[in-house]
Amino acid sequence: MTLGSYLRNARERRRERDRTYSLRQVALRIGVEPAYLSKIERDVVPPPSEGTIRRLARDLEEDPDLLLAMAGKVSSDLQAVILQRPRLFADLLRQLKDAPDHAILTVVREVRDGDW
Amino acid sequence: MTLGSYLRNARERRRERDRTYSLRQVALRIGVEPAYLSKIERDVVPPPSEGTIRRLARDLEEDPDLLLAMAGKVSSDLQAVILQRPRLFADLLRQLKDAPDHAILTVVREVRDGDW
DNA sequence: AATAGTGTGTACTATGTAGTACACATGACA
DNA sequence: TGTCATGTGTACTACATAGTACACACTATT
Repeated sequence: MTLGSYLRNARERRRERDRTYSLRQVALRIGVEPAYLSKIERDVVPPPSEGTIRRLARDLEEDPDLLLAMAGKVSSDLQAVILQRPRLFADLLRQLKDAPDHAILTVVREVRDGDW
Repeated sequence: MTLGSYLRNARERRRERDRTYSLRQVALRIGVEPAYLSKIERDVVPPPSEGTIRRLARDLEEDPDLLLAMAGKVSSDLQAVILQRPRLFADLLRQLKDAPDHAILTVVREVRDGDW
């Protein structure tokens, strides 16, 4: 599923309940031209900027990291985390590349509960 | 330390031992114009592309992830890892943001030796 | 004294990114 | 039946990215 079709779907589902989720109104709220949002939803243009994706995520109450991923982008705050200690996180991520989800989740919980 | 000054330093140190590490010869080997490499080393231009940084890293035997980080870039293969499971890795990285180095290293080793 | 190699300044270019602006056709609805 | 809102096509724009091309001055070499 592409970013565009996902967004269109999410918006139209919300619209059934809330008439203010027309393409034009959403475009107005997130601060882009309706024609542009139309193209985004049909994947006629490349994915918009991180900022625009975030505003869309907020308006549609969707997960920003997921939408960004569909756009082929990694959240800039995550990039910043990696850039602080590039070799360390490079090793970690390459180790975890093929690890199963539950293993990573275990690590997440371990770190959350850990007492360094 | 900036990418440019780091590169210049690395190249000039190598050059003391190996005459082929002149700016022009390195530029020739990595496939860019000497004038451009000159500007890169003096930070006159924004950091080059990931590909060019990788070719530089190979030629100078430097760590690509480190050079990329100095350029403010995250290796595209690491981005790909995150993009496969964005929410999972987003959580993980945000958890590890303020964790001390040794904690992350522990996790790396744990994962390496882990038996899933 | 010529020449070969060194780094650098200036000008230019192609492609990508991130949109705007406006006109248009269609459907809803009062 | 007029008007209002809906989504969309076309054209255009500003800025960033990632360099090339060429001339130049200086240094080292022979």
